[in-house]
Amino acid sequence: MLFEVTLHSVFIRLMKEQIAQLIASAVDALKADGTLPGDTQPNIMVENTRDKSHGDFASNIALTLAKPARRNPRELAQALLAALPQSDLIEKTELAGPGFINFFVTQASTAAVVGQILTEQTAFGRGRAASKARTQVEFVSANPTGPLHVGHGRGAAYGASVADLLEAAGVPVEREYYVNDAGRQMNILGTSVWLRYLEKCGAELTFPSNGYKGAYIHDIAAAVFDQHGDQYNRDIAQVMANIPVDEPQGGDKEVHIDALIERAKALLGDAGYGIFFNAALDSILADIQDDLSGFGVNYQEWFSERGLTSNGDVDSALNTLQENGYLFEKEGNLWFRSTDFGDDKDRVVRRANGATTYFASDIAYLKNKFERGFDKVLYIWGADHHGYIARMKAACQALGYDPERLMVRLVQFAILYRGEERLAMSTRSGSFVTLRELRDEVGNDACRFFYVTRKAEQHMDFDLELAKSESKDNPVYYIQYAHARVCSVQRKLKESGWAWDKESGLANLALLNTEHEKDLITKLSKYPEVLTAAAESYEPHMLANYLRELANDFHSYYNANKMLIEEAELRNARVTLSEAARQVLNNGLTLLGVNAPEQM
RNA sequence: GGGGAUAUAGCUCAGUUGGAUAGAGCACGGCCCUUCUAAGGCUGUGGUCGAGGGUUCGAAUCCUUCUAUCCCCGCCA
Repeated sequence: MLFEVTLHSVFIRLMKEQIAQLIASAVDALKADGTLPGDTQPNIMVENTRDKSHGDFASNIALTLAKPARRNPRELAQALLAALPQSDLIEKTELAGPGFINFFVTQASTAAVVGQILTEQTAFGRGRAASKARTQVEFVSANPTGPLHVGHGRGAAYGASVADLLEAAGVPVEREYYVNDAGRQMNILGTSVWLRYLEKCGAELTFPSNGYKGAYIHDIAAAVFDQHGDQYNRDIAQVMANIPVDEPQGGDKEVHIDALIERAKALLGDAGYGIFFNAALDSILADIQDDLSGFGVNYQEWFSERGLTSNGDVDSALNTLQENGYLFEKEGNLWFRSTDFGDDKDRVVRRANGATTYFASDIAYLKNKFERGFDKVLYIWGADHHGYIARMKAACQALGYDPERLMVRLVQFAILYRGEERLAMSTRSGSFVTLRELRDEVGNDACRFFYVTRKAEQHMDFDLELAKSESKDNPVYYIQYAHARVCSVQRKLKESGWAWDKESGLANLALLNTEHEKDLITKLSKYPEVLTAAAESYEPHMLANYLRELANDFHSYYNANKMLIEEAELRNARVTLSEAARQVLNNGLTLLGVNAPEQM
């Protein structure tokens, strides 16, 4: 059961699993001789020790079985130790503390991981997820009304790393971006472009307070003008005739902008209006796609919201809810009784005027995802969306799907600092820092790493100065430097006229006996479980922290032991170990979207 | 008012099946370059794990109450 075949290799079972097997044998033996009740169902836990003096692994099995066995824990541990089968993995065992069993593993059995790494290379540590459920990860999904800002950046880095981790753990993954290309905001956007276009044509007007004021709107308007000339120009008096006044003039800004949208549609016709709407959408979406792709964030699918309404998915989803008996009418509106599933209040899905709500699209989109065959759908949202979880879970159940199949991870916003200075981030004034600006200033590697170095639900401080610094203070450079150092050793090795003899190195791993060497080997052996745990819990920060520790162990080793030495066997063993470290650093960095440079 | 998140060293944060003496980086002391990149290493100081109660062999971790900070609570998108 624990053996799984991949293209590259048969998995070597983790040391932990093998030790658990030994304990299971001992428990069986004690059941057979009556020390333990025959119906004992042991939950065998083997954990990594925190303190090296406690050996490599420890089990609390005697503590958990003491009660059913009616035995003193230490006494029981002693009996288990006596019943433990012989194994050449184990150097020695100890009974410790209140009844822990500590396992000290032989150097040879741990060092075997070095050969495994060099054989499996990029496949090392992969494919161990317990569940291989086909999973869709939807993330970023920012409205295409403007460039991505630094808040989206964290969702992008987090989502991409989670997806890559899942894939590495052997879970089939698809990455998707939901393009909100329908709805009022998009109409405001299209109309904003048209108004700028009118200005370009020479009109003088007061731009609506609720319109999109960014510089990119002018650019899009200019592009339309270049392509179509002034054929969509309209007399400004005609445009503004009977439009309710804007907020600064004492009116309502929403009413004002809605009237302008209707006027644009009326004066331009569907085709003409579509020119502006699509110019805005295409331009901004292309910009977002370029931005993300430059950030190393790639999708299998860009899913259009407009498609949902045009192909009847929204109606179909509402019909399903109707058939299942969860819709009702009140005051002309159609409601979804989400309170049946624990939501705070019921939700409108279709307004009295016939327009379906945004939530109705979300329900249709969810149904669509399941109909495409995904076993699990993972949503990555900004923390401000946590209120949507209850209604989406409710919709999931009302549609007849197990709510466990819908998962949401919330990402807190990052606060940018430049040294001590906190950077203001006002969306209102349009002066927010864009993701592209951040990437340009800090670089993709530092951005990707910094964003995922903290737990997603943690508020985080992102210090630009630290991210840019090229010193050990900066964890990205610190880890990359460890990788580059190994490459440098290889270069020096060649210059010295020695060749790296891998076979000799593998044959002489037993020579790697210093504390630093043993620590580094042990750390390398943990990579598969770190990768798997990080993937299964959707927590890439676990990998980021691991890489920091691995780099630290390597730097310590490098500093304490010279590799390019006359003694060929030890030289080869050391170079072999550092190559294994390089491979794992490379694998891990790649999963986080960070480059592993050969030279700094 | 209701709901959620967060609270661990001076600062930023780990601590993921409840385990033994709570860790890392930064900052602040001390030390290590005739040595493969010192872009590095070693080492010291530093803690009432927000507060109180509970669960048990054992709690930073689970339950409960409270406090502080942030976020959400529209027929918006």
